[in-house]
Amino acid sequence: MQLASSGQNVLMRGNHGTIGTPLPGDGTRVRNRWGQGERLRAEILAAAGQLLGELGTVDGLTLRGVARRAGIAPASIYTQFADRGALIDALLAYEHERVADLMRQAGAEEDPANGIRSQLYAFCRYSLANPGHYRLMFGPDGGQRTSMLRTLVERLSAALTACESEGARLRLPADRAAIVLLVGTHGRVAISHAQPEAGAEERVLRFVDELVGLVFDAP
Amino acid sequence: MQLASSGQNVLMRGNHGTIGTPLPGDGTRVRNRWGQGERLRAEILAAAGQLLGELGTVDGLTLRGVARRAGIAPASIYTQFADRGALIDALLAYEHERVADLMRQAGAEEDPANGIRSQLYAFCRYSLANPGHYRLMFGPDGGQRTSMLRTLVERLSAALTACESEGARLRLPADRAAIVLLVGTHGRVAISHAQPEAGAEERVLRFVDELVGLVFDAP
DNA sequence: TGTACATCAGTGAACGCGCGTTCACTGATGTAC
DNA sequence: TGTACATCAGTGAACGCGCGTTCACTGATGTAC
Repeated sequence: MQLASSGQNVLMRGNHGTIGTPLPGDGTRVRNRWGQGERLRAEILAAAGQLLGELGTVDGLTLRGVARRAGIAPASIYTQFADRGALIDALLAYEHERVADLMRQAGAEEDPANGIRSQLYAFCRYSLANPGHYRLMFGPDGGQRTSMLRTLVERLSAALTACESEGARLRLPADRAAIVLLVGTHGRVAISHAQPEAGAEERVLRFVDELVGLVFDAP
Repeated sequence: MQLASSGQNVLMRGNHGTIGTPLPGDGTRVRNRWGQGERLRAEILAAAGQLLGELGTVDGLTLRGVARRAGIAPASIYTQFADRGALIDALLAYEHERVADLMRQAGAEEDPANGIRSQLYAFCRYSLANPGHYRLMFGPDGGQRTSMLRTLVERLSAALTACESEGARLRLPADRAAIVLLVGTHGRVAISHAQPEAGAEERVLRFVDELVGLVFDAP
């Protein structure tokens, strides 16, 4: 696809004339030591992650672009990944792990009621900071094989049940409330991605507060 | 971009070997009459709309594919549109109009309280039936110039205020309630797109019911 | 210690592809006289 | 009525591009003896 003057061109998403321009500071790469060839794998994934963050979409994430960013030859990617699909799958798996960890940490250190808000906050912060990764996971065709969102819903549902057993009252069954919370948050984040806004984080977190307030019975 | 064996290939979204295969029944096209050249414009938009529906994303919607589907030469598109971007903009404008009309119709024929549910239902039905168009409008970079969603929120907010003046009680200010409703619905639809499910419409409408129930004070 | 060889990390150049876009054109349909 | 010409709808072939992928290779680092 050509880099034409069309504002809608697939490849013009970022603000870069050429995709995968080496970052300043990248001089000439030093080849890895004997037996450490798989280090290249991590370097490639890191480069792909950077580019995905800049592009905002997995379309337009090209092997040649990743190679440029990593400072290697396009052919070198094939020493670590079978093809483009395998690289993207690896990226997906890595980010899955990361967001689940962030939410786990956020939810662990508080009492159940605050834990819910904290988990949702963590989810929002990750999503706002990483639109490309977020869409890869939850966007169209992204999570088709891993039911990531289902896992998150189940964990949140358990946390809500814990709240109930501590005396809080919900206006929906715990599992439905969990869906409302996550789906609503997901929608808010998606909108913020679609139409970038000033003070996005603050606004999104406020929305989450309102959502949580709706789900619990008023004091 | 090559049609390779990668499952993640940008161009492999649909179930078509080649994008824009002429639909069965498309024989040889008859050229428009004198003075009716702009008819081609509608044919091109129709073909683009079909393809967008099948592909689910605007990436991969190529001029060559549209030309194939419309049964014309790629160069002919340039008699009606300046470039690919202009074609996509025209598609966007057309669908904007369409979804707004659907919601207007749905909301008009009932009392305010039911009108809200009906508007949201209409929004859901359109969105579920047209994922590609929906994403073009509300997805990343889609509505960057037109604040479509804002318009919808304002209209819904007005309807909610009407409900209040008829005695209904909201648990949030009308404008915030409108946001919760539309954003939540948006999120639910996006998830249904990401992970197609059996009985999607029924589930999504149920979610909308719950959302509406949360926003109004219990009877 | 030296030397022949194996193994490793990574590459340069080429392939065929579909893309957006351009440009000189074709042939049918209208108008002037 | 006929004929020359203008205007219209639409095209065929070519352009240069970036892409994913392949394949024979290079040169550094290790091992065997």
